[in-house]
Amino acid sequence: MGIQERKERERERRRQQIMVAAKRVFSAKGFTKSTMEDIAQEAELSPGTLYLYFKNKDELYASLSLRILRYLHIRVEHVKKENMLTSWQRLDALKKALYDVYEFDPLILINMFHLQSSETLKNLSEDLLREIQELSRSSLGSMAEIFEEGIAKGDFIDRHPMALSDIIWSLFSGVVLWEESKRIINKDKNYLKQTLEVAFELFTSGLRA
Amino acid sequence: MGIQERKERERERRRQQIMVAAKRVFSAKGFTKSTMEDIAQEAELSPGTLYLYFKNKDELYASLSLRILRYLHIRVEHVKKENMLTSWQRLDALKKALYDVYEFDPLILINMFHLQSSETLKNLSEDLLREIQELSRSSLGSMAEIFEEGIAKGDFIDRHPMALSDIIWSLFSGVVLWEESKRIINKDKNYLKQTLEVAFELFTSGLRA
Amino acid sequence: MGIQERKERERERRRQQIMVAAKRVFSAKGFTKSTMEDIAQEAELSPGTLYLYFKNKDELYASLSLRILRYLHIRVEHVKKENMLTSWQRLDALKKALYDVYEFDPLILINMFHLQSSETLKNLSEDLLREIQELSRSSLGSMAEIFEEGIAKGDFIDRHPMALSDIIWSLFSGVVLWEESKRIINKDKNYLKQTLEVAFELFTSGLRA
Amino acid sequence: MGIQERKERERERRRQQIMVAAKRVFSAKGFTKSTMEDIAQEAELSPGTLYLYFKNKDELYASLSLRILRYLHIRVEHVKKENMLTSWQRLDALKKALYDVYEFDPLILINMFHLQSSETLKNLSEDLLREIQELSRSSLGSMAEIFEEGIAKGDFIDRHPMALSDIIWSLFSGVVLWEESKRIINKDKNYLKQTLEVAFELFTSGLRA
DNA sequence: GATGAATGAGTATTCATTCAT
DNA sequence: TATGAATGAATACTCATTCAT
Repeated sequence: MGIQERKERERERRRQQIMVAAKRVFSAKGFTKSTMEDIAQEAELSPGTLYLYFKNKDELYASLSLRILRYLHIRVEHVKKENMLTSWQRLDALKKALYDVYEFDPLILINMFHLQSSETLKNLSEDLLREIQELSRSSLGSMAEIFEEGIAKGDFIDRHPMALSDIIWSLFSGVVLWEESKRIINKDKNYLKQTLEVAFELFTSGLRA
Repeated sequence: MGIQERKERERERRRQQIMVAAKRVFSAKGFTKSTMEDIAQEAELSPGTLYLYFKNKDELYASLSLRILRYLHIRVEHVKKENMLTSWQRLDALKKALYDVYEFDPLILINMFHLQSSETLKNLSEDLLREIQELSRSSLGSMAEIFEEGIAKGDFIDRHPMALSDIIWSLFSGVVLWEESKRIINKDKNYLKQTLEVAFELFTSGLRA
Repeated sequence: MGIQERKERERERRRQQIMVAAKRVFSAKGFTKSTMEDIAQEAELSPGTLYLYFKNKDELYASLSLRILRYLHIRVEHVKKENMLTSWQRLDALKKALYDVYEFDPLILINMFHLQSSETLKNLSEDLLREIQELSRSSLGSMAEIFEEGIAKGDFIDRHPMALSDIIWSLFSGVVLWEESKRIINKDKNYLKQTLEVAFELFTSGLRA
Repeated sequence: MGIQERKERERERRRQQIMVAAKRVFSAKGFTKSTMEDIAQEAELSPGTLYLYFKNKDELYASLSLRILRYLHIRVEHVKKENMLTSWQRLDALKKALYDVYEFDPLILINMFHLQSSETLKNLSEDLLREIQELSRSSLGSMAEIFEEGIAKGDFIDRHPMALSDIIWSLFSGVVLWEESKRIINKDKNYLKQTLEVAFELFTSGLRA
């Protein structure tokens, strides 16, 4: 391992250290109430150091979303490549993948919608923004392909495949957001798993040819 | 009409005037970027006056969510009371109601998820918080009843009726959020109506007994 | 006096109050070392209030230069209009005017050269910048006219009149800057008056036709 | 050459390398906007290294002024020693020397007035401050001697020789500062050379016995 | 000597909220 | 009631300087 590479690795470790702290703080307080000072303290670093690794608060925040998008991408790609499975098995695998994405980082998924604010987007670097767009585009695309192939094989009803991938993603996001929201506002128990189960069941039964 | 009542009416008119202005400003800039000064200007009032009608910024914001929740409540109650319709016709009416809620205030629906932040909730008065909780609980309850009756009549498959109302609401919210998000991030066209159509179709076909 | 006018007057009084404090602080510590907090304290106001009257630190600073430029302008215009005087008497009056400008605000003259920084200029509002440019252009122009008339009457040697006004101004500024600088660095006594006297004498004797 | 001396030489080379970089950066951005990081990058060194050669930013900055003061000193001393020249020829030589000083480092001359700030002076080491004071005192002294000898020979009118050297230096500085300032604020062309010419002509003609 | 990662004190600016009129 | 001037706490970000390697 060259000295260059060792340094790069060290740098990446620091980035992770900061992101882990940021995730904790953002999850606990939300974006606005979290200060860079808070995050620095959680990471046991000084505020200035954060800026050696992230351009600004928005970019640090967005990097967290990037993480989960990367995970989503990997999982979805993997499902897409499983040629040996039947269409229904793949749909099942997709469902499982989405659930794992949620478990990977339950709160960040909620926060990802912050990213929408055009004010926030302005503060992101070209590269970061492009990667975010690319990953979400690509993941959705792969989901769409899973449906397309199912339709081509005559396993699924054709209901405009592009929309199907959007719907499964929004169904998933919507249920997660809604259950979290109930949990916070009403202090209800969290029925997420159960609700997701029914939701997916409904969704898939509607596809049956 | 007594003098007391006239005053009360006048007061309510002012509240509405402020809320209309607030909605415009929040919709244009989002919660954080909107200042009380902005809203006062839009309402052609002074900043101080806003505080005669709303305890603080969070409460003014939450009042807007209350407005749409009230509208949702009225519409859903109305659907519930339509005893003459078949289960499928009522489901259709519910779908239409939800779409109207979206049109009533497209952006506020998105913003309603702000309310989740426990930091925000702390700043709300008891009464306001209770009404918000009551309205959402009640609206969901009514939706659930629609499904229950459909199941009782043997028109719908039983898939745990409480979850069904949650699912239709999260499906709806999820699609709206997701389409808005695509529109902002990727500058795509807005396929909301089309996607919603397919989503509801999938959802309902999964219910067919 | 209308209510509008009274308010305007009150506002102007506040601006002056802040400028007086700012002058004291900037003079004592220089631009960079002076904080808005310092100035607010000196003015017995809160930091936020400063921003109700001045867009930012640079603009507050520049406003001080504006003050002396206005005074310079008034004095020079007055000299220009004195038709009854001989060319030499007017030159004398000009010399006295410049000295009074110095006494009006000895330290700000030094600071005025800060204004040059293009970084500073970027932060100034259009109007302020224009007025500064206009006043300095106009004052120089009037000085030039004084020389032109002296040359036309055959009282002064023609040495390119535009440059003459520049020279008298730079001679004056240079002497002031240099004497202040000696005073600070060497803790010398201040020979300003004496040096200015000889400088003007040299300058004028070189003009004798 | 001993090993000690070689090291000393090497050390001096590094100092020069840093100063050249610093001059470039300060000239382009001004003192405040220039960062030690900028200068380090320009010098192709690390920030830490700068501190091995200069106590702090202020001292690095002051060292640049020292450089031009040394050059001024050499040039003026040389003029003083030219015994073969007439008083008027020496005055001419002095004029040329000053112009060369300007060309040696046009922008630093302007910045030299930063040095006045007593806050800056506090950060300088004893030695540096003393050398700066010594050089300026001595250069001015030599200029004064040139005038004294001219007066003694009956070539110049006696107008207090100490002040004469101050005046020629402030005339020069004032013109340079003023022309630069016009150039930046009004985006005028730069008439420096022409204005300097008239200024010196006026100055010297006032000396004619 | 040289490095450059880390520091953390320092500050301009914003804006929700108050309160004297 | 309504006003809007004044408040002052809060915070992202910078950068001169240090020090372990």
